[in-house]
Amino acid sequence: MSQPDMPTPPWERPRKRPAPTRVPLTRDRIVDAAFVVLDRDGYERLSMRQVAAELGVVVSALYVHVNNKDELLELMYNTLFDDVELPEPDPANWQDQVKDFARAGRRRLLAHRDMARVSMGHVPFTPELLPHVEKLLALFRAGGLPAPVMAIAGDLLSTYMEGFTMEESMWAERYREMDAGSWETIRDEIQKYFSSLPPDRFPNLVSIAELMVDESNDYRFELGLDIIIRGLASYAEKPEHPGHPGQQEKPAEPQT
Amino acid sequence: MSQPDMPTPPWERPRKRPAPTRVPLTRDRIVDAAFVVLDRDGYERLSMRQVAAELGVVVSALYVHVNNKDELLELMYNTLFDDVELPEPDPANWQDQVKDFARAGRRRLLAHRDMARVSMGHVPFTPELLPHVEKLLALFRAGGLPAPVMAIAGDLLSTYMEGFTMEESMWAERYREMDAGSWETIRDEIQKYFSSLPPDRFPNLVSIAELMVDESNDYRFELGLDIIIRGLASYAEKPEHPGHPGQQEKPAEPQT
DNA sequence: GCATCCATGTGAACAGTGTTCATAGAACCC
DNA sequence: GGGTTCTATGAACACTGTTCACATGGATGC
Repeated sequence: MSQPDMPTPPWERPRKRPAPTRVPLTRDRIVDAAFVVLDRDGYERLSMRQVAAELGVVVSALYVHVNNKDELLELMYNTLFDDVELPEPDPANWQDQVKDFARAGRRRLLAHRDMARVSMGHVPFTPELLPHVEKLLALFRAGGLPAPVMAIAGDLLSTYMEGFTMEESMWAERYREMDAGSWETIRDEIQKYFSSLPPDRFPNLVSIAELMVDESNDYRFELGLDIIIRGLASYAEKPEHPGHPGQQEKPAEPQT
Repeated sequence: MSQPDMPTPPWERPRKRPAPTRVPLTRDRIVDAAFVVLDRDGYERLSMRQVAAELGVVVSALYVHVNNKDELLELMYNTLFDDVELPEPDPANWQDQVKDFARAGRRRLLAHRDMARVSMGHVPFTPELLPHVEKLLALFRAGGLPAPVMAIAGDLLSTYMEGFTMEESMWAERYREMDAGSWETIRDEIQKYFSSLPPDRFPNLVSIAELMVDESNDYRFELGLDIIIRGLASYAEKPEHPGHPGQQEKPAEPQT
C-alpha cells in the first residue's frame, strides 16, 4: 500500500497509530501492563479496562489472549518467584535456607502494591511455581522432617508469608487513603488507640501496645519465622548435621 | 387511627404490607440476610442488591444503616467469635487452650460458606473481637511467653487459621463448580496430578502426593497447630506449671 | 498478482456492580 | 392538627466482567 522510501504527501493524513510501532499483544505484555495498573491504582481499581487502556487497546482485545480476569491474576501470581535462585539443600543450613525462602517470598510480595491480595486465594501448583515448592520441600527433607510434617510445613510457611505481608500492605493501604502525615503518624495513632483501652479489661493488649511501635515489621517477621522453624525442627528425626546432634532441640537463643 | 379491639370491617381492604408485620430494618437483620445470601450464593455473588432482595427491600434502604459494603463485611466479620466462651487461663493447660481457640476459630470460619474470604483482610481490632484477642494473649502469658513473642504469636496463629481454612474452602468452592462426582473424586484428581509429575524433577512432591489423599484436613490442621505451639513453647521463660518443669521443651510425641 | 483464510483487534451491547440523591411516606413529638 | 425527623423508595451515575458480530490486516496458497 505505502512505499517505505517515499516521502508521505502532505494531503495523506498520518495514520492514527503508525503500523510498525504496533507491537503485537502477548500474554506477557498484558501481565506487564496489569502490574503497572496494580502499582499505580491498587487492587480495587485493577480492571480489565484499565489494563487495556494502559496498552492503548480496547478491552475485548485482551480476551483473545486471556480467558478471564481470574486467569490474568493467576498469570501475575505465577511471576512471584521469577528469577529467585534455588540453592542446593544443605542439611547443615536448612533452617537458614528456609528462612531465606520466606524472606524472598515476602520481598516479592511487597515488591508490588497489593500483590499479597493477588496471591491470596491462589495455590502454587502451576508449572512456574511447582519447582519452588519442590525446592522448599527438599529443604525440609534435608532437615530430616518426617513426611507428614513436610506436607503441612509448606502450607504453614506460605500462609504465614502471605498473611503477614497481607497485613503489612493493608496498613500501608489504610495509610495511603488517610493522606495525612507520615507512617510514624499512623503508628502513633494505633499505639494511642491500644493504650487508651481500659487496662483492667485489656491488660495484655495495653502492655503490648508499646511493642507495636517499637519493633519493626522486619523484626516481627523474623521472630515469627523463628517460631515456625523451631516448631519444625522439633520434629526432625535425625540431627540436621552429623557433627551437631540435638541442635534442633536447642535452637538459637530467644530474642527477648 | 385504628382501634385495636374493633373487628376490621369487610370493605376495608387489607394493606399490601400489613403494618405490624413490617419489622424495622436494623443492622442485625441486614447482617443476618447477608449471611443467608453468602451461604446460598457464595462470596462472589454477595452483593448489596442481593441482600436487599433477601429483605424485600430496595438497595438504597441498606445505606441508611450501613455506610458501605466494606462496613457490612466488617459487621459480618465481627460475629466470628459470637457465643464462643472464654475459659480462664490455666498455666498448666495453656497449650491445649490455645489449640481450642484455634479450633473454635476454624469451626466458625467453616460454618459459613466463603467466610474465610470475608475475614481475610480484616483485623480483629473491633470492640466485639478485642476481648477474644485479649484472652488469647492471656493464654500466651500464662504459658510464660516473653512479650515480643506474644506480640507476634497472635498474628501467627490467626494467619494460620485463616490461611488454612481459606485453602479448605477454596477447594470446596472449586469442587462445587465442577459439579461432577464427590469430594473423593476431586481428591483423586489432585493426587493423580501430583503423581503424574516427573519423579526425577519433583521427588518430594510426588512422595507427598499420597499423604494428601490419606490425611484428613482435620489431621493436617492439628499437625500445623502442634508445630506452632511447639515453636511458641520453646520460648517459654519459665515452666508453664511449677510441678512440670521443662515440659515445653519436650512436647508430645511426633505424630508420624 | 490475486484471492483466500485466519487470527487479531474493534465497537457495541448485556447484565450486573457500589453508591448517591431528591422525593415520598410514615411515625413521633409538641 | 401541624410540623419535624427519620426511613424507604426509585431513578440515576459511573463503573465492572464478558460476549459477539464485524472489520482489518498479514500470511499463505494458487
